[in-house]
Amino acid sequence: MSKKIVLIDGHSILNRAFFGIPDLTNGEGLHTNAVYGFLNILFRILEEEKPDYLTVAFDVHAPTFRHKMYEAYKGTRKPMAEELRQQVPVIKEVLQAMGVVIVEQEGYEADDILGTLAVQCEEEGLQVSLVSGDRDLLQLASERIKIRIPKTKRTGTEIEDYYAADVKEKYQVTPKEFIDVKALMGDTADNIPGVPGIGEKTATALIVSYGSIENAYAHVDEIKPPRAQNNLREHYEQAQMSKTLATIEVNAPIEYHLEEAALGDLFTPEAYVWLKKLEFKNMLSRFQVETPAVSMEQYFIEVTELSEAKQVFQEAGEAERIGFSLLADAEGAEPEGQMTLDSFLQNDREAAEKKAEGILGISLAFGKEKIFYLRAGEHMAGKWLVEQLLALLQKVKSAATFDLKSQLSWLSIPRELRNKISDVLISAYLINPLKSDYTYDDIAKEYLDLMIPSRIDLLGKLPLFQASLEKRKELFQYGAFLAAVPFQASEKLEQKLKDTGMQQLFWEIEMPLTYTLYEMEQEGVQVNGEALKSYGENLSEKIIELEREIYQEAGEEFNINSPKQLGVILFDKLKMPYGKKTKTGYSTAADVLEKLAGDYPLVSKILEYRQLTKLKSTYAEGLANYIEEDGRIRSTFHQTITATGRLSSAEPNLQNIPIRMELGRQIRKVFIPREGCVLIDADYSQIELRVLAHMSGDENLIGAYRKAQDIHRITASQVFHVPFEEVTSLQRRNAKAVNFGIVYGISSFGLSQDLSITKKEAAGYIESYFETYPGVKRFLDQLVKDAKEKGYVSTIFGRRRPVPELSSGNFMQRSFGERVAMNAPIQGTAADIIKIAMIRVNESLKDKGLRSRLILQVHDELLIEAWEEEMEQVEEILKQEMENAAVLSVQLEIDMKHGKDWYEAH
DNA sequence: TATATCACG
DNA sequence: ACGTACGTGATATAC
Repeated sequence: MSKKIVLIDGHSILNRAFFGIPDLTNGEGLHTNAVYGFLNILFRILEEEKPDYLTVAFDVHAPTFRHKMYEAYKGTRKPMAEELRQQVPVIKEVLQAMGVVIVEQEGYEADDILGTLAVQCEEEGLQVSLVSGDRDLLQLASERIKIRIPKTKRTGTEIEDYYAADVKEKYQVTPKEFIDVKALMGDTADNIPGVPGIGEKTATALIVSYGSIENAYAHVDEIKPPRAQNNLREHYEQAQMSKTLATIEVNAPIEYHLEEAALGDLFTPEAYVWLKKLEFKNMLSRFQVETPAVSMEQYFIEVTELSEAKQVFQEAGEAERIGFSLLADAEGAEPEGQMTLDSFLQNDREAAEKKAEGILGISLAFGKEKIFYLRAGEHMAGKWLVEQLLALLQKVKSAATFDLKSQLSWLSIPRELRNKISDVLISAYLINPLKSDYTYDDIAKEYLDLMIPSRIDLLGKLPLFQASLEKRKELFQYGAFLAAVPFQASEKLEQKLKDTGMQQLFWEIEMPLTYTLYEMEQEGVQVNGEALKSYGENLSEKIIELEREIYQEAGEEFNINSPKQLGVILFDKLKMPYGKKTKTGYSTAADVLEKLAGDYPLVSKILEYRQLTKLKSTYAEGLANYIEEDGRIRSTFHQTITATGRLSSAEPNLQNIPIRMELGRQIRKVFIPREGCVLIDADYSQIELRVLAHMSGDENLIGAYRKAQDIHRITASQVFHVPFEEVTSLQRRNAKAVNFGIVYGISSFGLSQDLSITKKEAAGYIESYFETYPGVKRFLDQLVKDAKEKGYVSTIFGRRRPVPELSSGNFMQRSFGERVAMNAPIQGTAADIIKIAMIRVNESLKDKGLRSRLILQVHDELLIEAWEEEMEQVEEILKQEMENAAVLSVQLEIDMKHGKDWYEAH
């Protein structure tokens, strides 16, 4: 059996993948779709062919795709899309990491390289598979050279294969003759002039009859359509020149050694790093399970003896900087059995001991070769380890960890130590807030160029406690990484924070906030479980009744919660006019159904049904599942999720408890204060608009805030040129929508949707808004302009949000980028401000010795559980700290209420 | 696991 | 002409 080689036309396949696969980006905002598609095609071909050799050819210069343009772009000479250009070096790096030979030669196109290699390999007796998106290469097909053209279809990639005979069958000419056909018909994309008036049909006919341009010219008198005859006669020289241009060089002087192209294992550690960086998760499964060898683990030392541990702590005490982490079993922290009020108020010593039970170990890193995991056990109590760690933190100059908030349950850090402890999770987030998750292995990869096993690699999905029994060695390594990575990466990260002007943001806002959030999470909020239950039961009754009516009016039973089935009933069976369509069928979204509700009572019932089932499943039942033994619900506040700097709340989300509709709002009555307390709710009044007024410096908008309470009314008055007192409620509503729109990165379309008016009318509103507040217009334009230059936007406090979409060639993506550039500084600054307020409110409560505590944050709103006797003081603190969290050119104002439940308080 | 929908700011 | 408001998280269904 002869050996086999696969040759790949790099740019052409990359280009095909780029246009065939929807845009993808990784967490860093790097476009990856073309690389992804390329690799998929590569893997597929290699699996099919199992070749002995592999080589990829690229053009040296690829500033435009003049040559290998895709049909839609034929002849346009557009510069290569930015998203694609970015990916050219990436695919080369990935291929190199896989050990694939890449051939590029100055002065020769990929075609010529491929032609030359194909012919050479054929002569040496190899089977050649030449993979390209470009039909020009068909001229190279022979009995041993197969041209493979992948086509990306919706059903997957199909590959057309052409040996010489297949070319003949499909195009009626041999591969050699194919050159002549192309030369006659010309190709604008390839700058081949051809012969005027001769297209594909005539060209093929001529070559079928005469075999070549030269022979056709020799019989030029016989040529049938007289027009073609004349044209060929007059443009014979041009035809010959076209033939030269269309012919792929097969004798280019290329330095190439077949042995080097021998196909080895593509799945190298380097390739793994790349694919992980690109976030091609499904491709990672192609790698051997064991993770690539690295050097870091070599230095890991597990310590179980007290005497050794003492030595480690002593040695660590001499270091300036350490990395540390505390590993504990999260379940161990859960209170066991019924928590009574008594046990709740018991002294914390017992609580601390209970907590200490969950501690599995502590890891420390203070040098390249000084990485330790101190395992708690018979010889070493968790409590002792924590004491030692705290004493160590006292001594060192600075310390770094990963995900501090998750450790604070066991490691209570005194205030005076806080200013030297940094969390690399938070710094990595500030540096790039676009990623969906931050893991220690990601941080090692990005900032240390180290490939280390992830938690999943080491422990799978085992809870830590179980891992401590079943996977001791892996747990030890996991722990060690959690100290080693922060130790090694923190300096680099902090330097980066300095370079990007986010040092203050990090140390004065984000790090202190971590402690505040932890305390809030611990407090939780009390919920009246019985009231919640009867709320749910009340909903159930209404739902059953509605369900019955809906089935009756629809004439059959179906799953109302299935948009698919609902679409069939409404739009196929009952022939209602459908509005939008989604990619899977009819849209049954609320805004579509609302347009039908007036004409069809059934639709109103469905809308109501949706509302009720939402309340029942997400809130009544959903929240009930989270009530703990002490009657409280504890949400997690995530500090590293949003792109803008806001917090997010999850498990359960307490930032989206209903309020807009009365029925939903009722659920707030189950959120209650503990005995002896009230809830105090304070929310900023239009904080984002005030931030906009300040940031834009628009005098009219600032003035509007200084003189009027009702900003929407004054906006309406100014925008619609009517006296303040005569503003109609419709005008006010419209002005309010415009105000919101401005903050979201206004578009006339979006506003028209919101107000159910035409795009033209919406555009009119926006125009008069900008006439009224020209400073706002200038400010927003400047934001977009700056963002395009710098690639990111910033808040007043220096928080950055990268906006990679602005460099997109895609109109939709770019427009999105523009809106983001307008919105993020405003939303982000508001987020910064309330974070400052939270820290100060929390500190102030404690400084003043009050027992009242912050329990929730809802973006522009803080909720405090306040002891009745402290109410006045707490209200004073809230007002002071919130309104003075930032000094803007307009006053920050809050609305504040208190009550015996959240319904009353807000 | 992805999609559609809907709750909040 | 392109087809949208910005930022989240939870649920149910369908694949």
